[in-house]
Amino acid sequence: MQVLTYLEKYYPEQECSHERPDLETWKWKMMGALVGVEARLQESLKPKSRNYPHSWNRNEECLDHMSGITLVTSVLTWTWCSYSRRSHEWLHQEVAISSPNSSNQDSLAVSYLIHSCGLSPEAAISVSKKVQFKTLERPNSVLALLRNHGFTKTQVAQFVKVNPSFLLSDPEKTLLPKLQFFQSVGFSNRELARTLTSNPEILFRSLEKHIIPNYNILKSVLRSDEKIFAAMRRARWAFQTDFRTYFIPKIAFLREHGVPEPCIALLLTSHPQAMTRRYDQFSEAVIEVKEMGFDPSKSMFVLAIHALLNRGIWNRCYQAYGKWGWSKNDILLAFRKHPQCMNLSEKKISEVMDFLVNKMGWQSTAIARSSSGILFSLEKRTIPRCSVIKVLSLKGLIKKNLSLLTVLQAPEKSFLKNFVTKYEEEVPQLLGVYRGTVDVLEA
DNA sequence: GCATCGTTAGAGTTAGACCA
DNA sequence: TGGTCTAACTCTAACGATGC
Repeated sequence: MQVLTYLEKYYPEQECSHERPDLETWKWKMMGALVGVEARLQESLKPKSRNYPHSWNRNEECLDHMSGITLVTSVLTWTWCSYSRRSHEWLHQEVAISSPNSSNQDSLAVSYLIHSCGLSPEAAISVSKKVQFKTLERPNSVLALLRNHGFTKTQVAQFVKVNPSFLLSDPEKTLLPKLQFFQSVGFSNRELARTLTSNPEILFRSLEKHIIPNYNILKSVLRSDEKIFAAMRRARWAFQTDFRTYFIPKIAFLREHGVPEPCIALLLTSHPQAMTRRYDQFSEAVIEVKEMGFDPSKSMFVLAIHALLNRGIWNRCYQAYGKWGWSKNDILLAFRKHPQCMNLSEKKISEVMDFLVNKMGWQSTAIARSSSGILFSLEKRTIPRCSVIKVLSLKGLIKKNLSLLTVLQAPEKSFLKNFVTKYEEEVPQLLGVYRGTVDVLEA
């Protein structure tokens, strides 16, 4: 069925002309039509006879209305995506009827999420399953509030995508006081929008019980506003807890064990989830890290606490390195060199070790001494750089016992200067090897 | 229905100090 | 000057439970 045929037959009051309409007018006419279509469908779905409850399957009018919903929904989405670059001729095209299951509610939500919130059609369909609008009054008020507080179109879309139920909040009672608090402590509109877009769930917390006390504790430890902004942006989960219960006793415990304020601040801003663990787990980890030989005055100490608290991952990493011949001492050495090496997936460890040991010929246990090298991206960093080193080594241009970190740790510019540009006369294809366009054996 | 609470997992990059 | 190592920093992703 064609869209125009359907609308003219059942909804002539929408005045669907063949002229190109104004986008906004057309959008609302289509949405209005959609509301009417569902009512007609419901009516036509009623069984004509108690003896034949499925008789609607043979009801042509019913099928027309089901087609109508699909068609009008398609029109709405299509209008948004293509209106500006195509003519009105599409109205006469055949549109496939995919399924009779589309509902008026879903279509309205998808349309609203696309048009008013700026979501992509794919994101809107996904998000529409999590939120239902009875009216658009409240979502409109919420969006207006965000825009009045400096949220850009992209930030609004991001905000809604992560927390669609936010659109149903009471803007005056629930949201405005929180926004006003952040402004009162010095957040600019730009900083506020950026921070809340990264961590929208802050706005779901109680102003009196959570936001104000937590802010005050953060302020007392971090001191600078920039660090507070950064902490709030990155620690979306941790800031959903009550700092008075979770943070204060642990901060005191760290101070008792000689951890300086900058390191406590680092733990708060980098790995605040560590502070949300049970007090007994946390204190045990602190003592264990100390017994391993970490210096409490160094930042490595708090990174080790973070790694050790994820005991499940730590154990998996232990097993994974063990498969590559690492002894307990090797593993502890690697952990002391870079605690984050015990916070990786088995897949990551396996892939990196396989490449370095089997393809590059590094000794497995030697890698333990340069454990931070394991953390780099295999595709983006390790393979390109090691390929260059392999070529230079095969040609005898560099010594064969280079440290893994010499190869991987150097900044991009330094590596290119020392290992690519320096040898471009002897090996012109070296840049191609680095970029992956030339095979190691062809260079 | 809406507001709030509670909970982890994973991946990556770079600057700069120090030393031979 | 190059190699080695330490330290610091950045980023992404959801959902079930509970209370009012």
